[in-house]
Order: sequence, then C-alpha cells, then structure tokens
Amino acid sequence: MPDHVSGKRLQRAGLARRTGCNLETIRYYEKIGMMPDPPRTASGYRVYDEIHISRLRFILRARELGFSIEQIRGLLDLVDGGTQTCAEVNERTEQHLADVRAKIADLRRIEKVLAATAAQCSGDDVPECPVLEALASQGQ
Amino acid sequence: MPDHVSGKRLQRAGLARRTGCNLETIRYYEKIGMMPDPPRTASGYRVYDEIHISRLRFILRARELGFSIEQIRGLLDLVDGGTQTCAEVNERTEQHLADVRAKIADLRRIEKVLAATAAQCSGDDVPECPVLEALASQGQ
DNA sequence: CTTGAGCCTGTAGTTGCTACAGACTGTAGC
DNA sequence: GCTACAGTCTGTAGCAACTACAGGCTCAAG
Repeated sequence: MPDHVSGKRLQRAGLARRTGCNLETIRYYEKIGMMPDPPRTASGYRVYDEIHISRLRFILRARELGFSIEQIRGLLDLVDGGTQTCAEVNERTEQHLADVRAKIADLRRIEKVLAATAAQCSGDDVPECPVLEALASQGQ
Repeated sequence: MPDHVSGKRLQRAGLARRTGCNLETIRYYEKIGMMPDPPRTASGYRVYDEIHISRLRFILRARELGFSIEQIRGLLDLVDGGTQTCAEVNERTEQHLADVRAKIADLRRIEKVLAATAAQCSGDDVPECPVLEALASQGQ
C-alpha cells in the first residue's frame, strides 16, 4: 500500500519514511505517551494521518535540538493545553539554551585539555607518552 | 577499618572516597573488566592498593574527558601491553579530539537555532509562539 | 494458492552507570 | 559474650532513549 494512495493515510513504515524516523521509535513514542494512540484497521494495523506526521516532526525536531523527552513533553503539554503563552515557551527555551551553552563550555574545556596534551606528543615511536601521563595524573 | 590504618590497603568505600568515584561504579568497572579483580580477604572483602587507585583515576579522568568505555579500554590496552608508542596514543587522542570538536559544532548549531528562535519570541502573554512554530515546521 | 513484504506483540539488548534487597562480616560499646 | 550498627557481599532491576529481534498474523500480487 504505497503512500500516495488514499491521500495521507499512512501505516507505520510510511510515517517513518515521511519523517525520517526509525520504524520502532514510532511505536516507542506511542508507548511512552508522546504520540497519541492512532486508530487501527479491523486487523489491528495502525493508521496515521497529517496530525501524526506533524506531531512526530515536532518531536524529532525538538530532539535534534537536544531537548530531552521530558522537556518535549512539557512543550507538548503547552501545545495541547492550548493555553501556551509566548512567555512560558520562552522560559523553557531559554533554560534549554543555558543547558546547551553549559554543555558547549564543558566540551571546550575538554577540547583544550586534549589539544594541549596531544600537542606535547612527539608522535614518535617512543614508548613514553605525555597523554597517558596526563590521564594518570590526578589533575588536581 | 579507616583508610590510614595499614598504609594503602583500602576497601571499596575507601577507594571510592580516595578517587571520588561512586561505590557501585567500582564494582561495575570490575565486572566489565576495566579494573582488575582485586585480591580478597578470607571473608571475601575486596582489598585495593596503589595500583587500583591509579588505574581508577586514569579511567575516571579519561571519562571526564569524554572518552567512551571502549576508547578507554583501547588506551588501557596500550598501557598494559607495554608496547604503546607516542604515535599510537596520539592517533587515538586526535581522533577523539575530532569527535569532541564535532560535538561542539553540533551544539553550536543548536545554540544558534535556539537563540534565534527565542529572540523572535515576544515574551508576552500572547498565545502564538514562534518557537513552537519553528519546531513544528519541517526545517527543510 | 503461494510467496513475500509488511504489520503486530512482547521482550531483550545497548551505554554507563546507580540503587536496591537480603544476607553476611567486622567492630565497638556495654 | 552480646548486641547494635556500619560496612561488605551478591544478584538484579532501574534510568534514558532508543534499537533490534522472534514468532506470528495480514494483505496484495502473481
């Protein structure tokens, strides 16, 4: 049953292909309540439509941006409640932005240490290596 | 049995305190073969010494720098084999450095999108929010 | 009517830990 | 010597966020 038949009615594989999502992940999102339980055919097959496509895209895009499942759940609550205000969303976004910046800072610190240590490395065939020594040292 | 008694012979909690490692993590590292099986007392208690302290510190420091367990296993193989050369270690470090830099780049991209979207947000009590719209859009 | 793709379910695996339950040991106070 | 309590032991289950089966059903094409 190809996608283009019967408009926008998709099965699981169709939804996966349309969104770039892994097949099993869709079922997982359903299980944890991120995706609504879709209607089923008489034989039990899931049937998806536009609503599911955009919902899943929302989730995937938010995951891409590093929001955790719980954070996305919060955003979806705002959406679903229909009571979201710009202010609420903004607060969550700013908080997440702060998290992301903290992660970047951590990685930068790591990068610096690695780069500095690697730079001391002669790259020769000698058996002593300052990288291992740096790792072995207490760093305190 | 406090740490300072009998020199450097520690039990699990002592090793944990000395290294800042979680108690259970030590057993975990033993289980997955990152830490050697320590000798035991007659009643089965683990006994650690200097070797275990420095080994664990090595592992913890490498983890702090974002090396995965498998990567650390590789570094430890080099150490244990006694055949490591600066060149080998350097190669692995450079590879890891590249991974770290890629992660930073990803996060920077995310940061940019989040910052740009948040900036469009009025922060007012209006019900439409460009952040949610940005998430809902295909982004393609 | 058979073949094969696609769907269904439940469950187990992944990574790197962390936490618990229930039993045992070791030590200090009385 | 006895009791209390801290520390240790083991195995197992839980966390996030998926991913990958196994074994069975359904559906459409040839």
